[in-house]
Amino acid sequence: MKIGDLAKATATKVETVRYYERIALLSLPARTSANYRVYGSAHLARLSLIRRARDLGFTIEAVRELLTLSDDRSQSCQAVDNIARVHLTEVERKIGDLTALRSELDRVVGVCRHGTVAECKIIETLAPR
Amino acid sequence: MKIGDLAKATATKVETVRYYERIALLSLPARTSANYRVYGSAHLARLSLIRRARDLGFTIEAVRELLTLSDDRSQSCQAVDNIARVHLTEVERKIGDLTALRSELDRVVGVCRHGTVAECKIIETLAPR
DNA sequence: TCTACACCCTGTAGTAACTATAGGGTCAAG
DNA sequence: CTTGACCCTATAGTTACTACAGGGTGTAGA
Repeated sequence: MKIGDLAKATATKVETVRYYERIALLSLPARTSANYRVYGSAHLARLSLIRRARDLGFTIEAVRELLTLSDDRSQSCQAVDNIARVHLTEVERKIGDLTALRSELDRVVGVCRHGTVAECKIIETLAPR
Repeated sequence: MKIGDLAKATATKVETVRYYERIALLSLPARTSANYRVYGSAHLARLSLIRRARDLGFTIEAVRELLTLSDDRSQSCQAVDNIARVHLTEVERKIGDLTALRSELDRVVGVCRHGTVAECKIIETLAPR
């Protein structure tokens, strides 16, 4: 398959596939005589895993670790689990932060009386205390 | 006050203050004979508002709008309220996304049996279906 | 007076993870 | 034979800073 097919099959942009190749997340594919990239099922599987992990919010470097681990099939699953757990903790922290933020924003939009900016409670709320 | 004092007073890095000046979020300050920046209370108030809005997750461009609006004190507060409401919606969407993500990650870390990677359920879960 | 040190300056490049553009080449259909 | 959809490389842009490199300034202590 050509790069466009691979991209479509994994809901990725063509530029992103080339980007992953550049940062060595995907290995160099074969080329046609016209210098077009040609991919097989191994590339498809690897890119699918990358995209799924990225969708789950893993960073590129975490994905790289995950791939390295999954390439050495005799390694302990513990390391994989650790990466996932660290990421989960991170996601939970972000949820906490955003929830606190939402309360503050709720308060901010709640005070608007739609007068002029001179008496705007939002600006006042944002301004230094 | 000098740039270091202003930075300290607003919990900002010196480089960030200069960055805000470069993107015209902060106006050009006076200079000493040695070419050091000198700030007054107006700069302090403005930077405080910028930092608070940034802490609340407003983008630089949203902050710029907020500042433009707050500079024209006869304008309607409605526009300010709109910016805050749009941002609140955005925050709520992010919380929703992250919460869904957490459920999936919970499921992922739950399946690990700590065997070898060859039988790693996490990698299987991430792999293409 | 010397000198160490913390501060200040400009300008540029680096970060994450892509995305977009310029300026070209290839291939199949009509 | 030309149109359009694809492919190629290389480079720059995005967001919001952060981090140098390579200098100058100001002050406190020996």
